Formats: sequence, structure tokens, C-alpha cells
Amino acid sequence: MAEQPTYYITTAITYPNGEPHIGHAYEYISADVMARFKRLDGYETFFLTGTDEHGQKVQQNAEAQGLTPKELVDQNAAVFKQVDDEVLNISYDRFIRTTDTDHYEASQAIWRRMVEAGDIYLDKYSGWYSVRDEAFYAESETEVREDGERYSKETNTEVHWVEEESYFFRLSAYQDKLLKFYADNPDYGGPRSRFNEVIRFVENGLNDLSISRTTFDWGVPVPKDLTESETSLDHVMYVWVDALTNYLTGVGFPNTDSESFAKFWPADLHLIGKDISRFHCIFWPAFLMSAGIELPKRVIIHGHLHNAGVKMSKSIGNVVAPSAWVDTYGLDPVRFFLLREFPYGQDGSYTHEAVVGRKNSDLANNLGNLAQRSLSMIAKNCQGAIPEPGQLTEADQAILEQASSLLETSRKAYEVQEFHKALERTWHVLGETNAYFAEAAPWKLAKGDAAEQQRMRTVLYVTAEVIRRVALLIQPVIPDSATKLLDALAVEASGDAGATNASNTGPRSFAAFGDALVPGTPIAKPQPIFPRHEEKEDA
RNA sequence: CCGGGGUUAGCUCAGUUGGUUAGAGCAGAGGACUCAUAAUCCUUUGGUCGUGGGUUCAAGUCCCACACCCCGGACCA
Repeated sequence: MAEQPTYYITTAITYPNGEPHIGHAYEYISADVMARFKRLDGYETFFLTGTDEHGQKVQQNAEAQGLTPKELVDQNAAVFKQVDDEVLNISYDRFIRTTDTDHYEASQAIWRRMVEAGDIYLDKYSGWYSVRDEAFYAESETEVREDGERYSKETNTEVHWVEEESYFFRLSAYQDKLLKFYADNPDYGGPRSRFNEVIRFVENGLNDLSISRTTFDWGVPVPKDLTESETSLDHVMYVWVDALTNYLTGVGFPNTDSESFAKFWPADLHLIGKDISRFHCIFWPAFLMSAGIELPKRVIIHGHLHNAGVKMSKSIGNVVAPSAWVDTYGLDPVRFFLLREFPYGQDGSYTHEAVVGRKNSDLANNLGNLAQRSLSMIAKNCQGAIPEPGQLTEADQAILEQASSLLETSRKAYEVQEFHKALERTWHVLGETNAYFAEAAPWKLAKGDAAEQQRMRTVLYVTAEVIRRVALLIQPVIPDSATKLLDALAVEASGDAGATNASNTGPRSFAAFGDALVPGTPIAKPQPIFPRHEEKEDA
């Protein structure tokens, strides 16, 4: 047997300092869909997500609440994990926390490698520092406001003059190497327009990067044996060094001989938001080059979601909790909407009407009703079993051919994370199938002679077979509904709609895409799977 | 200020290397059907393709200028 292909995908790890909102859900769901697709397509897949728990902000918040930092992040991380587990049905293989003990080991190991490469040196940093942003600002980027305090103009956070000893990473030495890497790997960052912005930024020159702090201790300690010869201070790593390293920790680093590291590194895809593209497209590859570790294959940068065109913000009060949406619309409609509605990579604007439109029009009408009408006819007119088709006409073959092409179309689209295109094409075929069904009018054939009855059975078979193929392919997006659909078609159970590698093979994996429904298989009386949206009564 | 992207039907968007009557989905209108979740199918209304110039036999598609929007970045305080 040929060696099984592998796939390693990560989300950004979340800074758990607030309630999860629909933007977090967008990232988790899209990564989940990608992971499920790959599992169903036969890839041994590892899907990593988690929380980023270090930093001064956490330490200060904890003090303010009378907790230890660990107590605080235990609480907050649990909230995010719960959303993954109980609200969004996210099929991660590991929920990593940067406070996990193996992560300390990994972070110290990559640091050590970068020291050995001669890329880390001790110096002094001074400047205006914002605790909230965890960033330094030039004086010109700040201003003193009415309350006498100095603020960052861009982010409106308080800044303080900080002068501290810090370790630096020789990022400036990587400008040419990075540019060459981008040129050699034009698909490293996507979509192209966002990747171009990164490249232009690098072309404008890079400064060395401060990568340690001494003013607080909530972080991964820089190994003492590396610092004792030159300083007596205790350094902890700048959060981004340890945060990015989570991608290595997740698959076994620093144990590079481990089975999981050998299997899954380099990562196939880092899926992140546009706010952190620079960390993933510049710092991360530079760190890895320095440490002599292979670079990930691709970073896909998604956009942000806007509430009816307005940026979500707590002060405006238009932040939507994932659980609120799921309660209102149902999980699968939410998952479908997020991936179908927006070209992946661009910002998206959502409205209640838009979500309801997708739920009713695409799911309930075009797919749900097609399944219901065809399966009902099979239940009533074919002794409740998948019928035996007769000679296929050109129309039959044409619609089956369209459905067949969807596997390759979807693979190509998913390869570059153009989820919307895969779904658009799939729903186009469903539209054609509805037209095919109306044209063939099997309900009229049911009343005809033996030849017409045979023709009816053929039409019903072809329609059901199209639905089977579509149902297989949309398992990643709407796993629960697609499973019900396959159940209704009496497709032999296998796997778990892409949730684990148990979905790599079997009648419900993509390996079975080219199979066909087996005539004579009994089916149950169909029940509607995609209800139309019901508006709740005003409170 | 520099760079990138955008400005196409009521809404969201496609429009390939410039080439016949500018497309889709949703929404609207009319009709059909009754298997089905008042779903589906057919037909149809609707656009001076941001503005003004230019190149060309021919421009949504190329060039220039301008306006507005979005995204990056720089500089001055």
C-alpha cells in the first residue's frame, strides 16, 4: 500500500482576554473545514489550535483580579476551548496552550538554535511601550492627551517610557533571504494581494527585533545558561517568539526525530487573520531559517468580518457571540454562510437578511427540497428502495457528469482556500439538477405505462446519485446535515464527516466518490433535513 | 505623501490575451407545475460598466487625469 499523504494545518492561537466572537468562529470554522476536507480526501491530518497565554497584559489583568496569571488563563482558555467543543464542532487534534510544559521546552530549544546561529545578541531598548498592544512606538506615533497621559495615536492605548535590556534577533540580516524565499515560493502567502503587502514591507528594510523582556516574568524564561555570562537579569521571551513556536510544539519539537514531527513538519498551512500576517510571513520564516528548521508551505490570510459593514467593536455593541448565531440559525447554516458568502481573504460584511437568505435559498430550497422531493418519490414509488436505473439518456449523463466534476473542482479550490468557489460551483450543479428534475417530471412518469415507470426510476436514481456526490463533498462544511443526507440515501456509514482520520477511507470518504448508489438498498421515509428559517417572536 | 486594490443591474459580485445583443445569484414581475420544506421550473423587468479625455476598425477590458472608497506604508507635529 502506498504511503498515506499527511496534512498539517494550524489556526492562530488566540489571546484569551475577552469573549470569543464571530470573527474567532470564522477562523476556527474555516480551518476546521479545510482539515475535514483533507481527512475525507485521504490525508492523515493533524489540526492544531489553542491559546496564547503569556505576556504582561495577562499578568496585569490577573493581578487586578487577585488571581495568579495561571489561574486567569486557565479560566479564559477554557472559554475558548468550550466554544470549539460545544458550539462550533471544531475537529482539532490538539488544543495547545502556550503554558503547556512541552511548549516551554520547544521555545527554549528554538531560542538556543537561534543563539547558535549567531542571530541573537544583548542590547538595550528604549521607547514608548504600550502594554496593551505589546508594542513599542516612535515618539511621533504618540501624543499626550487631556488626562496628561501619553497615548498611541493609532491604537489609543496608554504608553510608558521604557528603557530595558533586551535580547535582539538579527532580523535585518534576513531581508535578502526572505525576498529570495518569497520569489522562489510565490504561493507561500495568500491571497496574493495581502502577500504583496508583506513583500513590499520587507523590501523597505527590516530592523532587528527585540525578543525578550525583563520587566515582568509571565513568559517562557530565556535559558539561564545562555544569559548568565552577560547579564544578571531574568529574561522572558517576547510573546511572539513563543507564540509562533506553538506550531512546532504541536507536532513534537524539539524532538525532531519523533514520528509526529517527521510526519507533519513542515506545516502545510497556517491559517491566520490579516492582523498578524507580518508575524507569520516575516518573523516566523526568519526564525525558522535561523534555527535551521524547514519552513511551512503556506500561510493563508483571511479577512475580518463586519456587522452590516461596520467594524465589530465592544463600544459600538455590535459584537456577535458565536453561540448567539448558532442558537439563532443553527450551526450548519452558520458554517455554510461564513464560507459561501465571502471570497476567502477579503473582509466580509454580514447581515441577518444575508444569513437567512443563504439558509433558506441555498440550503432549504435548492438542496433540502431537492433531496426531499426525490427521496419522497423513491419511498412512495420504488418500494422504498434505491431504484434500478434503465438506459441513461444524454440528459442523465450530462447531469451526472457535472456532479462528477465537482470533486476536482473542489480540490482545486480548497488547495488555495477558495472555499466560496467550491460551494458556488456545487450549488450551480444543484440548480441544474433541479432543472433536470423538473424537465423530466418523474411525477408524471409515475402515472404512465411500464416504459414511463422505468424512465421515472432512472430519473430518481440519477437525482439521488447527484445528491450523494454533493453530500459527500459538503461534509466538511455542514457535517451534521451532510451526515443526515447520506443516512437518508442509505449510504453505508463510515468515518465521522471528516472529524478524525477515521474518515480517510470508506463509503463516505472521497475515495468512494466514484462509486454509485446500489439499487435495491432500502431507504427510510425521508424527513426534512434543512428547515427554513423561522423568525423568533419579538421579545 | 508613496504604493496596491476597488468603483459593473435594487443588493452581493463574475467579466478571460480589447472583438458580435455586458453576465450570475438574490430581490421584483408574469406564467407553469403540483413530486416536494408556499419549495421547483420557465419567461421577464432592470445597467449611459465612477467622471473626463486619449489610443484603436473596435474599450467594462489598454493609456492619462480627476473624484470617492478600502488596504498597506512613510513623514510632520
